[in-house]
Amino acid sequence: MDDRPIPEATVGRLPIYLRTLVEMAENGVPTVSSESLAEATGFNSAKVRKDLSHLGSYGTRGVGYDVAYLIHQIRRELGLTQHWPVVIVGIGNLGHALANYRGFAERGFRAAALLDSDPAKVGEEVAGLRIRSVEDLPDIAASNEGLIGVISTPAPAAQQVADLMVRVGIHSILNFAPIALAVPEGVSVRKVDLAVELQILTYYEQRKAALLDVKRRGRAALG
Amino acid sequence: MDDRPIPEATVGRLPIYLRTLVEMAENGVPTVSSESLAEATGFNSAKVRKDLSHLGSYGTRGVGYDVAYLIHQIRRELGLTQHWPVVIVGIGNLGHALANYRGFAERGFRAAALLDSDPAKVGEEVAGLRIRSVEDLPDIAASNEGLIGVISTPAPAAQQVADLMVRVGIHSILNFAPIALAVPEGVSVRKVDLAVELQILTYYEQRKAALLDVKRRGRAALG
DNA sequence: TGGTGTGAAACTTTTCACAGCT
DNA sequence: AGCTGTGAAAAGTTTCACACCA
Repeated sequence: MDDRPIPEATVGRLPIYLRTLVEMAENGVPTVSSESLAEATGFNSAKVRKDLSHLGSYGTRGVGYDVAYLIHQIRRELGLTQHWPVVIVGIGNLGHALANYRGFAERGFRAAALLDSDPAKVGEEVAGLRIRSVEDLPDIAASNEGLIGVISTPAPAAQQVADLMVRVGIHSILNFAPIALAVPEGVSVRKVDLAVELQILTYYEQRKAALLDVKRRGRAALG
Repeated sequence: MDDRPIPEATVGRLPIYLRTLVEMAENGVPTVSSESLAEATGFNSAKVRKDLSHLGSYGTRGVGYDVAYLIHQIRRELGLTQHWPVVIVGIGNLGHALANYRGFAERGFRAAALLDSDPAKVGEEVAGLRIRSVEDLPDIAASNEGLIGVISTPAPAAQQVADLMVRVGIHSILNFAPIALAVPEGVSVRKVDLAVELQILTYYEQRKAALLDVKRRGRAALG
């Protein structure tokens, strides 16, 4: 097995290839070319080939890639041969939605626990799980190897939740709170921020509007 | 005004500077150095300076940047001088959470409408808005210049919702469905996929576990 | 003195283009 | 003939390091 790390950009795309390939497998597609995988994922074929080459040489020239085998290799590379336990902290609107998200189980994860600091919420049942107190986190971490932390609290609480997660030995955190978390070396954090995504869209939306404007002016000047 | 496009990587960070700066302004901080802005955002100071230099030269040597002025410039660049209307299609768990997300209004957006194709849901009230039929989208688009579409439907419905959005003139889409949308040139799509983010985390989590393992073996071999 | 603004260097990622295998 | 795998070129991004200015 090759031990060089896979480029970050490629790691970010492997899950997308995986999902597409799983769908193809369900539809009975036996092999796939870089060209058709590119089409289905929205990337281009050179990128697909380069990405897949980091997994090893699993394609057949003149034919393409064996869908089932590629699925297996990507799963292995991403560590998805096991189901990973996830703890969701902060069961507001978003935490609720996350707990009920069916895609979790389908794609290699299981909710190990739902936690909230609000005593009024503790005991309530969501997605078949009883909400527990944040104070239970040490126990939950102790009994779940490789636990992944998801933070869906309001921003002001997020850093202290992250600190607690780090303290109980969690080294992978998915953060939905709109704040930059400070964590020690060796802990991975990924952030999802809905408003940020929308603001990026408005930048390009505005730019398109400005471009159209310039064109209009140009025509007016000519006419 | 400079008309060269800002690098994509920088555009992706501007919203994060903005949020941090707004918080600083609320705390009465008048000026900020690239070093302290770097600390607060988790980037480094060289990156901060390079990013901000794309907006123009708004810093003062020996002092730093005027917080209020910088906020103004970033808002202008991102097109956040106006509030943008957003239509959310697919009011399941996630759509619900999005509709109730307070950060929207705070950061330049307003829900123009909530739509669902399920007649049983139409009429229901969520976040102070009545859920309407997807068939109302043309009307909504016609009366909201610069409307941004948010897709929170299940994957199988997402492409046809996107097609409809494109048809009614929307050119910015935020997609939560785990599928690559095909859209014509000139339409921007950003995708948020919860399971993808978790799968990226597991890659690194696995890598850390493997590294620890190697170290353990190394010690065992030496001992 | 302290901190910006920026060329230049280093690094990463994407794209090209084609040799070589099936 | 068709499609992978990959060096090499191109493009994009980050980091360095320092001139220059308040």
